[in-house]
Amino acid sequence: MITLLSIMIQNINTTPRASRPDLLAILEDQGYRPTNQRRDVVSLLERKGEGFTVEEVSGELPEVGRATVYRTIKLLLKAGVLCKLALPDGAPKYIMARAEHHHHTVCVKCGTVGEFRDTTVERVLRAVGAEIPGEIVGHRMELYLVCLDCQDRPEG
Amino acid sequence: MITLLSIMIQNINTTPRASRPDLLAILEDQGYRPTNQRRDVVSLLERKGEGFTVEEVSGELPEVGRATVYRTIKLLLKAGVLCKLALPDGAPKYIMARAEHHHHTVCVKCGTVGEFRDTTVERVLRAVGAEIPGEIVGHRMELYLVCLDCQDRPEG
DNA sequence: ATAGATATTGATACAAAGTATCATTATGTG
DNA sequence: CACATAATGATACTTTGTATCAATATCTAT
Ligand SMILES: [Mn+2]
Ligand SMILES: [Mn+2]
Ligand SMILES: [Zn+2]
Ligand SMILES: [Zn+2]
Repeated sequence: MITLLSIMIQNINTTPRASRPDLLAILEDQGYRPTNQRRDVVSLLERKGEGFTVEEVSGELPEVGRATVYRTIKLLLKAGVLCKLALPDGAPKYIMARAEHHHHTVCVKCGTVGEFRDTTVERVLRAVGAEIPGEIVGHRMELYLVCLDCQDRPEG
Repeated sequence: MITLLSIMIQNINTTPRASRPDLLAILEDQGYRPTNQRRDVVSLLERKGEGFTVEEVSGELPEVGRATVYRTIKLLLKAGVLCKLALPDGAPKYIMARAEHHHHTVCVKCGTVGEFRDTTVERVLRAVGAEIPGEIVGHRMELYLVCLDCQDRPEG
């Protein structure tokens, strides 16, 4: 059984992010107007690599109303270009999404977010879902870890 | 491969909850004092089968301070007898935990929570973790579904 | 049983992460 | 340009908690 599994676990993707899409264009394609505020928000997000909180984005954009930052991020979430994930205590964190379905790792020490995708997990989850009464409409999964940097760092 | 998987997915547990433990005794064992307020809270929780929110519990116990309800639930979480899980929008929900590691299903229509445990998922997750840099310290996983009752119910 | 040490409580305030209102402003369209 | 509509931002409000701290309950030792 262990042998079988080790064969099956072969395709973990942790590839770097591909060329970033034009988020404003994506919003326009959905019929939303390209306002200066939305331009400001997406431009900041396009430069942010790791995860971020909305308050952090809002703090860096004092010229854009807080509600508008939330509204824009909600649109991007709905468009699927952002993911909302949860730290172990439930605190929300956002990150740019890749096109394909994937999941995240979160360092419990420093909060750094990573991505991974593994078809075996997905297939097993589908199989599990088939055994459970009701129609599966989605799932959520996060792996919590202590990243290499935080392992090196002395205790704080 | 499909055949293999269907063989491997053999041990999904959705067994009904076993005899409930004495929550107050668990708290006492950890050195916490058995106060009337804690008695009230755990006694209510022991009668609650499905998921609940803290505000809901607090609302049903007007004689216990809101902060104390939160504090008690936090103790039970730390003791491992409660699970905190997240609806798709991130809204928190609590449920009595079983002793063994497991995960939850949540109906996206009515919010009903179910439990499941599957060793294959766990093994695959461990294998995935082994491929990821850093030391895995935990994971979170929820399956979202439309339960049978909600499938039957006409659109609301 | 009483006293003193300590844990717990509850009222209140505060915080984080949003959402609802609604008058004002910007944008797109003809 | 004119008008309809979409978007904004200030503000208030909501939800899910946590921090303070004086008052109270509980435990322990005498
Ligand atoms: Mn997945
Ligand atoms: Mn698990
Ligand atoms: Zn780290
Ligand atoms: Zn349901």
